[in-house]
Amino acid sequence: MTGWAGCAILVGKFMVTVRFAPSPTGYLHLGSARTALFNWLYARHTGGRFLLRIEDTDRTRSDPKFLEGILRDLRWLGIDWDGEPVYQSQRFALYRQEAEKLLAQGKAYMDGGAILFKVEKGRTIEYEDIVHGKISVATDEIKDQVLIKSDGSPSYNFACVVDDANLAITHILRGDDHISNTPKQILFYEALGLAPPRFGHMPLILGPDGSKLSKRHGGVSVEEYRKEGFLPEALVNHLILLGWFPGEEHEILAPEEAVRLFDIADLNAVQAKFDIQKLRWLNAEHIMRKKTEDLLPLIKEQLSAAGLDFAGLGGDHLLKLIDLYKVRMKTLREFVSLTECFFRDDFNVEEEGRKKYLDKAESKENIGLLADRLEALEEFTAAAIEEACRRLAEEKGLKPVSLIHPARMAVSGRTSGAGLFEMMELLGREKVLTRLRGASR
RNA sequence: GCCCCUGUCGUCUAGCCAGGACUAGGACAUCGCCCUUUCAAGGCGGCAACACGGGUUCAAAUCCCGUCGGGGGCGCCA
Repeated sequence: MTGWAGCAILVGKFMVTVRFAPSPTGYLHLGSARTALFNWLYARHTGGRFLLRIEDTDRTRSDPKFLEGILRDLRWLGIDWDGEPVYQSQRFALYRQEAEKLLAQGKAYMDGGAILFKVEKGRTIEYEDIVHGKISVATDEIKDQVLIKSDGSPSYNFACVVDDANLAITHILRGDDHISNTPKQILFYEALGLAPPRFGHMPLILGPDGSKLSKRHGGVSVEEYRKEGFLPEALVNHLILLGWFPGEEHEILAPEEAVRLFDIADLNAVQAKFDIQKLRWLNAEHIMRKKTEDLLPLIKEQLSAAGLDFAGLGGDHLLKLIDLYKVRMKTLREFVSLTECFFRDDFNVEEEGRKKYLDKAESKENIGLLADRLEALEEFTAAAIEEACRRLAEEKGLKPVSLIHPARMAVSGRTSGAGLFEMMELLGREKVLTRLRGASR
């Protein structure tokens, strides 16, 4: 044992130590993200440690590129880890050493160059699962287990046990898909003379149709949701709600609140379906709650990704625009289509709205009259525009809406959106007049 | 096939462990109303569930058994 690991064991006696152990063979999946999240919440809630272990024993499938992506996505989610990650690929000697101990004790045997663990039949392995309660399995169901493969690399279950013990892990929270690995691992702890940690198996996330969450259900990687314009706090919030209930007053949670309220004992035992609708709602709620200046860089990313030029707009201008639309978007990406008319003159025009509000001669005439009034305005502010608009309506004996609706169409190409007068102020007199005049002809 | 986990509104769930206060509560979605220049946001209201069948009990969503359904596992993958 190294000095560091010895120290870890000491600390482990007093402190919760959990880990997330991704395998760098792909992107960070929503299910893995949730596993990482709950481990992290537990560590932060208890003041314990959250470690990262990279399970890169399969050298042909592992790729540093995947690892980079996983670490980036974890950081994006706000999940930070303690110390440096541990790489299993660098610890083969340790696994072999432990396996040879078992070999020497007659608990394991050689077979075709591999070291196999002998499973004693006729026993029942029982343990108290944190989320499921008592789970028991007959050893008759378990065949002899590979410890070290013939190529010298450790098997998943064995490396896992050696490392969890070595890192002094106190609680293992992982997906239900590991339930059947646990009795095997308990057998290893026993054979090595080690006390097993506490285990908790969380139900897997399912797709909307109840089958395994997969690509055909849409996004399954954290990265896709990031690009789509979801806030990390919203994704975290939804992942949390899929398996843990913070209480009716606490459905919309900031990560700090989640850390404060989280209790491992409340983890749900039932598999949940991923609900994109609820995620979208949560995202909208988190966007509304976020300070506009904090939204600014994120919105800029979306605009750049859409190839829109916002350099001409003053920073203040963009802030006002975000203010106008932050209660209207479900994702950051939606901002782009919602505000198209602010960034280009050849914006899309809704066909229905055109027929209803722009094609009529009366509308054209009214739009023209409104343009005249706005041109004469001293100050081009929302308040002044509104006053002019309402006065014109009154003088003409019209309802204000018969002016407002066509004007909104002329100016934005949409029947929905922010308040017309605020939009006009932000657009500026020149563009507003051009568009109104264009529609009045 | 064998083993393991799991079943409350369409979805996420509260209630279950310690049976009665449950006419089963909340949230998302949906529908309607209010507010309103539209759309959102916000407010108010509607629809909607204890998988099924047996027990135990004065009393079952809650305890027990079975059936059915869903998921996972049974690799020298992780």
